[in-house]
Amino acid sequence: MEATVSKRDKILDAALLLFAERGYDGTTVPMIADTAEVGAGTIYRYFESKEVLVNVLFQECVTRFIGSVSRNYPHAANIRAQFTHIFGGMVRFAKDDIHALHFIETHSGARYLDPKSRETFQQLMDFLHAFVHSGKEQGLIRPLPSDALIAIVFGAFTKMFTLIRAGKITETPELLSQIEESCWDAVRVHSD
Amino acid sequence: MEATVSKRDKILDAALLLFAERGYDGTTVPMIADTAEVGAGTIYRYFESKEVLVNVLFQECVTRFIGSVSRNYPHAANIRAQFTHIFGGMVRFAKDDIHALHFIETHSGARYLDPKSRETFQQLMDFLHAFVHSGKEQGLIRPLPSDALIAIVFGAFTKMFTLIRAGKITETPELLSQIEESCWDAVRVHSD
DNA sequence: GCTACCGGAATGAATGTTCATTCATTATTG
DNA sequence: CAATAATGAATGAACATTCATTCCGGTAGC
Repeated sequence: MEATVSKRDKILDAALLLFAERGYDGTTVPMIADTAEVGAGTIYRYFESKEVLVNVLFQECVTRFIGSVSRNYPHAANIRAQFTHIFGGMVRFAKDDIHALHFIETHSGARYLDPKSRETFQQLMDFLHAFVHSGKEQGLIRPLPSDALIAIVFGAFTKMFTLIRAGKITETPELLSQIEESCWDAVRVHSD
Repeated sequence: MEATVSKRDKILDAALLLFAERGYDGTTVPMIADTAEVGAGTIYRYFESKEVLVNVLFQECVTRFIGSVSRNYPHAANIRAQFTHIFGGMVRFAKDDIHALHFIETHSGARYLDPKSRETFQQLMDFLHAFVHSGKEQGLIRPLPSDALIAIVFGAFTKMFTLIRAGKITETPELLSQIEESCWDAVRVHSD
């Protein structure tokens, strides 16, 4: 069913755009229907409720994000190369779908997320935790709580991409590489 | 009018708590009334509408934030000392009212903010811009777009305090000082 | 080859609920 | 006993969701 897949995707795309821009509570189902160019009732053929829709979307986005940062992960490489890989994955993910990262950031922790969504997000955190933990063991990453280190990099990165999304700054390879350096300097141990 | 001030404040406190936790769109006026322990109608004696309420609250919070970072600002000191001052101001502000920072972060840029709210927020950005600009001129802060540098520090800091707010990590003077160091390393120029 | 019919997909007006806001009434204060 | 403050039930608007109806692609019968 080609048309079916396409319609479901149009709904998910519209929901992602609107949730990212206005938030879940600020988005109405008729808005999603209009943006997706389907009838309001059609949405309920694919998703039980608005709440189920946001959960499916959240899980899809986070799963794609995990894929972006973990695919081809250089397990044997040194910590700096691993950091570059993760950072590169985040950039690829954010560029590929400019709204998804913002959607994840603004909706992780929301009260309407179901256990499966929370667990999916936890998987992402676990992956990042493992990286940070290994870096701390090698004495190359600061001995701060892993949560804090992840928050620093993730916070800096998402705020950055919000600026890019808003058109306030232009994303270039040089800029991204400098941002990466800046984030790395925030978490690494310094010798001087 | 002791009672009047007190009631207006109770409403603002309740709104801040709920907006920070559930967002503007996820918070209903009756919820605010319940939390503030006033009748729903009472809110409209002090604020024309829910939208006016969120704007007044936003402006108050941002103004207090500006005060926190700019009061006693050491204009003559070196850039590192100025950074410590700003960071300390942010910490004081966040500790003084654990919800205000999160409210500002999640609501700056919202569609219902009026021009005055936007302008107030811009004042905060202008202050931070001036600091970053001066640091870049001295060659002590990285030659990145100011917006990006502010995003890095602000993003890292707010995400960090979200963790503290959620009880995931415990805020201690040592931790805060290490976070400050980490943020500073993210924006400063390195010689090694 | 054409028509009549079938069943799932799509629809949007209708439904019941919840919301922001109002206002007639009650409580408080000076 | 005014005058002012506070209230919460009442109101109309907007919401999420439902469902009777329409649409459409395929196909069985002629």
